[in-house]
Amino acid sequence: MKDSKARKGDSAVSKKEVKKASKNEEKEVKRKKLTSVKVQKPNKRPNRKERKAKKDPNQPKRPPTPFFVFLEEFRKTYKEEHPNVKGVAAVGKAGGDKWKGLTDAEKAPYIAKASQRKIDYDKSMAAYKQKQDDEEGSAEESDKSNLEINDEEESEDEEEDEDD
DNA sequence: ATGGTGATTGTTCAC
DNA sequence: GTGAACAATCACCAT
Repeated sequence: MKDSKARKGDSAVSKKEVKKASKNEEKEVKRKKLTSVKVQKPNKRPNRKERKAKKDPNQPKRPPTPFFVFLEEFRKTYKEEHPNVKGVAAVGKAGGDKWKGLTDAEKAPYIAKASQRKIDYDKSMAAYKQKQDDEEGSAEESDKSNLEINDEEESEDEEEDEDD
């Protein structure tokens, strides 16, 4: 049923909220366990829309979670078995279901990769922040051509040899 | 034409 | 410490 997306024009973002509302029921259970203390939220992170508004090409996106790493591979397989299935939701649900079926050992490789991804993210983030600082520091500096940050410093010594 | 949404879970950030 | 948003993906619909 695609009717669900009948009217998104109402308010784009609200759609997500509705979605989360559904999950809220499920999460509510575990949420209750965690908190008792309601954290005052002075101001949460800027709206994601606002983020896009900035559209900082330099800002590194968050590294994929192990689940996402697994999902990327799972998507390919899923699409091969279900080429007719169009829609991310189907793969998402299927992937999530299977993911829960995996054991830590099976998830291990995905987690390992995700961890490494985070390392790379840290580097990108450091460079990103540095650049941000640099721009501010040399804001008055017209000749920025002076120094360019090398976005590419690839260390090709990435070899994973897992020998149990 | 463009972008926003839908679904999954994990990670990350900020207060 | 906890809450909340965001990370990819792909086709489709509304503005």
